[in-house]
Amino acid sequence: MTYADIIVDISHEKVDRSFQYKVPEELQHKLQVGMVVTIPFGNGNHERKGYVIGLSDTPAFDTSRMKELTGICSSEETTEERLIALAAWMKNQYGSTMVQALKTVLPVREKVKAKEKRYIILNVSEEEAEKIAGKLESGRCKARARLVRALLEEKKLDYTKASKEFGMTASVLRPLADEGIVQVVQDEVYRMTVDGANIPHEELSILTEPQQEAFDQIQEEWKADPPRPVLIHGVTGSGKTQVYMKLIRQVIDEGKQVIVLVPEIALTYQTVRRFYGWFGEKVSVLNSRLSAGERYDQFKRAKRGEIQIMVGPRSALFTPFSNLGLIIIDEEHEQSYKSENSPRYHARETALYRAQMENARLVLGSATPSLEAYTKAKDGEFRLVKLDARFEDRPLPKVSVVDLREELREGNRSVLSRSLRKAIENRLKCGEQAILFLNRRGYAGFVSCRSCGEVLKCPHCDVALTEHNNGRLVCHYCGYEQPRVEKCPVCGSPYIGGFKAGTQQIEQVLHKNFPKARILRMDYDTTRAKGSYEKILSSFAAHEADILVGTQMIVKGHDFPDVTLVGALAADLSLNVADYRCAERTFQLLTQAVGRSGRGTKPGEAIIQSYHPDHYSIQTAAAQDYEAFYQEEMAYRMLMDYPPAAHMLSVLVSGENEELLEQGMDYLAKFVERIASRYRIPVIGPAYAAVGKVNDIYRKVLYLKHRDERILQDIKDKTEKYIELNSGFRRLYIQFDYT
DNA sequence: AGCACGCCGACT
DNA sequence: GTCGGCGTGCTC
Repeated sequence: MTYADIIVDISHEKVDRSFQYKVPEELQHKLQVGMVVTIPFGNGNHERKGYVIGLSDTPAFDTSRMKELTGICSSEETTEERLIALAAWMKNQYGSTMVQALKTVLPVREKVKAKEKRYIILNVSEEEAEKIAGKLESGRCKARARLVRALLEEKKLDYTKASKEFGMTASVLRPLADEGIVQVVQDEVYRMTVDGANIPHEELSILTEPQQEAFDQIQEEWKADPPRPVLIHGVTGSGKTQVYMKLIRQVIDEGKQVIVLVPEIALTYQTVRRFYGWFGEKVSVLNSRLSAGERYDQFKRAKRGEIQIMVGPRSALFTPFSNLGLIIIDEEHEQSYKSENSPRYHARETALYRAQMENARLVLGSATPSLEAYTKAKDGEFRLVKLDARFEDRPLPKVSVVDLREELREGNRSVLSRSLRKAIENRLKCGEQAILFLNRRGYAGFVSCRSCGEVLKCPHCDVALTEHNNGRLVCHYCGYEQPRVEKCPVCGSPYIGGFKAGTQQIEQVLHKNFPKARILRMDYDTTRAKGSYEKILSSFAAHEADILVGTQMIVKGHDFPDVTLVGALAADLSLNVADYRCAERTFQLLTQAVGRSGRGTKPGEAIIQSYHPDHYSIQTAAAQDYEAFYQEEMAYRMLMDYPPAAHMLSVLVSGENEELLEQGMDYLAKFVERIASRYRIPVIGPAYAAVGKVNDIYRKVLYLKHRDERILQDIKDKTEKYIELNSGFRRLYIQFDYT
C-alpha cells in the first residue's frame, strides 16, 4: 500500500498543511509527486482538488480514518504540474517545507478569494427588508438582523468585511440566502496595472554591428541540442536591452512565451513604457506594489494565453506559461534575485532548473557578472557572449582614484577631496551635471583607521568585524569577539573608529561649498512617497538640477546624457562590510556608477575616493577591467573556500526568547558538528547573524563550507530530520540557506 | 471553505 | 424539557 501526502486546494490558512490519503491499487504506478488529484475532504466528503507533494510506503496517520483519493485529474493542468515539480525541487535544494515552496510557486492558492471578490446584496425592496429586519430582531435572530440592517445602510457589502466586522458566518448567511432575501454576487474584473493602450507603438531599433554579432552568437548556441544558457557580458551602455528585444521578438514569433526578470529597482516607468511600446498588449508587468489579487490576475492572463511576455522581479519567474520559450535575467548579479524568505531560492538557479525542465532557453546579462555565472561561463557550462563596445563607440569614462589617507595628511578632513571639489566646480562652470554616490549598501559599522586605512578583521574568516553597542567587535561568521581598540594596531594612530557619513550631511557640505548649485538628494528618505523616485529622476534628467546625491539607487541603468562626472564618495563603505562578497559588490557598484558618466556626446570622468586606493576591487573598477577583478576575487574565494569555489550551507535559527535560542542553537550545533565530523568538515559558529535582532526576534547562525554540494545536502537532510524529531525546537524558527 | 457539535436563551 | 441560532473547531 502507498500513501500520498496531499495539499488541499482550499484557500484558507487553516487547511494549509498536508493530509495523507490511501492510493487506490490501479493508480499506484501512475501517481507521481506534483500531480493534481481529486480527494474527498471534510465531513461531507466534498470532492476537491489536491496537489500531491509526497509519496511513502508507511502511513503517518491512523489508517482506519484515512480516506482514499478518487482520481488523477492532471491531463490539462500540465503547467501547474511542472510548477509543482519546480516547488519540489526548491524544497530539496533550499531546505524549506513543501507548503512554503508551493506558496512561492503557486500564488493561485491563496488568491482565489482575493480575485473573486464577493459581495452580499439585498434581493428584496428596502421596505420589505425593513420589515424582515424588524421581524428578525423581535425574533431571536440577532445576527441575521444585523446583516440586513447593514445592507440597508450599504447596498453592496463586502463579504470578507462583513464576516470580520460583525462576525457573520456561513450559518448566518445561508438561511437568508435560501429564503431569497439576500444574494451573494461575485465580481470578476481584471485589475490592470499599467494601461498599455495609450502608449504608442515603437519599432525595434536596428542592431549595431557588435549587437548583431552577439545576437548571431546566441542564435548559433540555440541551434545546439541542448542549447547552453547564455551569459551576455556587456559593458555599461553597450545596449544589451536591444539584443534582448530581438530575442524576445523571435521567440514570440515561434509561438512561445517569455519571462523577463529585472531587479526590483529597475522596474521604473521607463522600462515598463519601453516594453509596452515595443510589444503592446502582449506584455504584462509585475511589481512588488501589486496586491496579491492583482498579481493573481496577471498570472491568470498568462495562463489563458492572453499575454506572451511577463516582465517582473524574481517572483515573475513562476508565471504559469504553458509553452515557455525563453527566460531572460537582466543584471544577473543583482542581490535582489535571492529570496530573503524560506525557501531562500536564487532566481538564477531556479530559472536554470525551470528552463531545463520546460525546454526553454535562458539568457543572463550583466556588465559585472556574478562570480557564480562567470565561473560557469569559463567552465563552458554557459555560453559566454561579449559586448565590448559602448553604443556608437563612445569612450568609457576616465577614472581616477583619490587616496583619502593622503587628504587627511594634507589637512583636508572634508568628505570632498580637493580633486573632486575642483571637478565639480568645472562641471558647474560648463553647465554639465554631476552625480555623487555613496555606496552604503549593507553598511554595518566596521572599524577602520583614517590614517593608514587598516580595517579590523576576523583572524579566522577574513571579514570585517562589526562594532556592537556594548563596544565589542564581533565576527558574524564564527562569533569571534574582541574588545574595542583605542589605537590603530598597525600605525598607532588614534584616528580609528566607525565610519560616519550620510547623504544629508553631504548635501549640506555641497550647499556650503557651492551655494549656487541646484542639488537633488535621492535616498531612502526622499523616495518613500509614491512616485517621488520617478519625479527626482525625471527632474534631474531634464537638467533641473546640477548635482544629484544619493545611495546606490541612483546608479542603476538610467541614462543622463549631460552627466560627465561621477564621484564615489567613500568606496570603503561597501568594501568593508562583514560579508565575504563585499569586494564583489564594491566592484559592481563602482563599475555601474562609473558607467553613468559620459553617456551622451561629451566624454565622461569619474573619481573614486577611498582609504584603500590599492585594493583590487577599486583598482579593477577604475580600470573597467572585469577579467582582472574576476581573477583576483576568485583566487580569494578559492583560498578561503567561499562560494563559488565551495558551497556554503547556513542554518539560521531565530526565536523571541534569547535564552531558548541560545540553548536550542547549542544543541543544534552539537548535532551538526557530530554529523559534519564524519566528513571532517569544521562547523563555523554559532554566531549572531549579521542582523542579529529583527523586530525583537533574535537570530543566530551556523555555517558549513564544502566543495561537494551533495555532502552539505546530506547534512542538511539529517539536521532537518533531527529538528523534526525533537520537540525542543518547536518554539524556534529554523531556516536553511544554501549557496 | 464547509460541516458537526455543543452552548445558551426563548418558548411550548 | 425542547427548539434553533450562533460560535468553535476539525477536516487525512
